[in-house]
Amino acid sequence: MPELPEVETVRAGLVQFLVGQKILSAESTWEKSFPNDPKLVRDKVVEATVLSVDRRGKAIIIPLSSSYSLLIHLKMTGQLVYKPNQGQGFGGGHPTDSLIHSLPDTSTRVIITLTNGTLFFNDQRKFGYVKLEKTAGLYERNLFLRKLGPEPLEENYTFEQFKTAVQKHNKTTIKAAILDQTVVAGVGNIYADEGLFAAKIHPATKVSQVSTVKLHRLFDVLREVMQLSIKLGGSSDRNYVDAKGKKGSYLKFAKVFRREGKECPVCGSEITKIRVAGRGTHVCPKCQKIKK
DNA sequence: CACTTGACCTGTCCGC
DNA sequence: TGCGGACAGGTCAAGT
Repeated sequence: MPELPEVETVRAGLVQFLVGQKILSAESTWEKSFPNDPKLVRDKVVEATVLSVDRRGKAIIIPLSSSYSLLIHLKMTGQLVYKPNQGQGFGGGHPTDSLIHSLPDTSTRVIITLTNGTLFFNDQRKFGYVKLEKTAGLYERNLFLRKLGPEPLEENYTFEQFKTAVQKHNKTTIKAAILDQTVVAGVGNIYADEGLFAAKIHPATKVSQVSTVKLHRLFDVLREVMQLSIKLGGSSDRNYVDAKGKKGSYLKFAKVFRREGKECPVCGSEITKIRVAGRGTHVCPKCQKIKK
């Protein structure tokens, strides 16, 4: 479930550990997790230096000195965890509840060793990937990256942009529209449900039935909710961890997500779980009225 | 073209 | 205790 705030938290952690380090080796135990020509890996990954750690939507991009980049998608269960070598500890010490003490484990798919430590790509369900791509023109060329909509937290992102993009999907539900990565990059199931609750919009409402006022409210709260989550280190539903192998705490603040059967914090009604856009969807039936 | 559904995978949970 | 099946949810391919 890594969504934008989780991926951003991972990125922010990795950037301080990896930049400037040289890669010594890159190996995988599951081919689809690392679908790259071994010769190209030898030529463009081994001996290359990490230049930066970037993010676009839910993807992480690591440009290397070889003019190639690692393009990483965590999908649902991916983790990127950095384990320093003996004597190269994290500033501030190792978190005692960190996953690094048991790495590698059964879900480890890719192992990248660097001069001062090791980067583990873990992925229980094997949906994610670490792909080697040419850096030049990557964002315009890559089939996934090129289709992504705007970054929701960028300063120049406007309501007009959001409105125009959402309303192109007039026939579908508002939840399906905001989950569409071409509309806005980075929203997933957690923040879709939380945002729609905060904006008091039922997720199954057709886009054409959402008023401009409510849409504006949704635009604002989606950004607030993701901003807050980044501050709290992301959500930890199941197996999300940051670059140090630590869980995030945002879910403690979630008002509807995974709270079915519990009380709505606003009106006290029972939160229900339904299916919208093929996903488990959490709603307060009183705060979020259906309008068809 | 817009939209929906199934596939990709594995681990967990629930009912019998 | 074991077992089948539903479910988790990001993205792509195939179907309507």
